[in-house]
Amino acid sequence: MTDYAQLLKEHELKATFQRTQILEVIEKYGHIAIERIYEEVSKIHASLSLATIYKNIIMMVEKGVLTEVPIIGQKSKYEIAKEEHIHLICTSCSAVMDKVLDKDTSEDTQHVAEVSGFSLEHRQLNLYGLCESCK
Amino acid sequence: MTDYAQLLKEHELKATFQRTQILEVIEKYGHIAIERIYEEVSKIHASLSLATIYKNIIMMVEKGVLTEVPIIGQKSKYEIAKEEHIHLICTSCSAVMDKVLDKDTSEDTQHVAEVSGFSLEHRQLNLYGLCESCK
DNA sequence: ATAATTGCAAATTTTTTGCAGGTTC
DNA sequence: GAACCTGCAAAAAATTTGCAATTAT
Repeated sequence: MTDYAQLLKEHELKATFQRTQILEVIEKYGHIAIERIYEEVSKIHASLSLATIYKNIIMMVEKGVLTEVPIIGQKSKYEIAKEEHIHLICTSCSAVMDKVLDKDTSEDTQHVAEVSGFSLEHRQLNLYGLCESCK
Repeated sequence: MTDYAQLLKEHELKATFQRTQILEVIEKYGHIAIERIYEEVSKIHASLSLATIYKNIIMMVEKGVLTEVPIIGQKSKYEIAKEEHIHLICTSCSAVMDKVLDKDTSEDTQHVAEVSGFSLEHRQLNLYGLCESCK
């Protein structure tokens, strides 16, 4: 159980109840879309405004607390920012799973970028298919 | 210059003027967002409706003529469906460049998916950074 | 001739904004 | 107490829908 108040302060954000609850919900589900965060946090804090969710997601992405995960055919999901990893996305049940990116692949992509005269900042690898339980 | 009327028919879609123009514009720009397609095609066909763009993009993605390219912090762009490749995305000027995915990386990702009991359908690798002219 | 497609207008859905009151540090 | 954050209501932006007229095969 991470100390989200602490995490927020480290990123120059005030630790409000809404923010810590948003983070708890994102951690609980791993990857989650805006509307769904709203539904979940509302269960705990009924007067929550959707505008607050939007403002906070934008702010927390800017400050590096969250990462956006854009997905083909869906609205973006958000996750707590963490070490580099890839996503396995089930095209049937929409589940998103994290996997570590192996060193070779990582070096390969770095190489591709360099050869193209590109200074690499961030990698995003999504693998789409059927998860174990859906196939 | 591809024969888009032909391409559409091969995918069970009628070859309307609007559709072929949308495809020409997408090919011209490589990767382009909905609003921008609308602006560009409108120059040629002023009575074009934005609803027509939406309906057609959805239909052409479903039929496999187009591919959606979801991007962090932007609206999705669309490209003509083609052999597998990756995207180099400039975080400064938003340019998107295609690169072939090398065989090793491709095998690596296949392996990661298998190990996780995942049956892989589609890969999507985006590399974000500064392009040659922006850095 | 038939079935599909277009453009329009209206409806929905999603996201952003401004501001008064409340909260955090 | 100063700066920041929230919730609300309204505005703006993005996407979808229904339908009559038109077009492709």
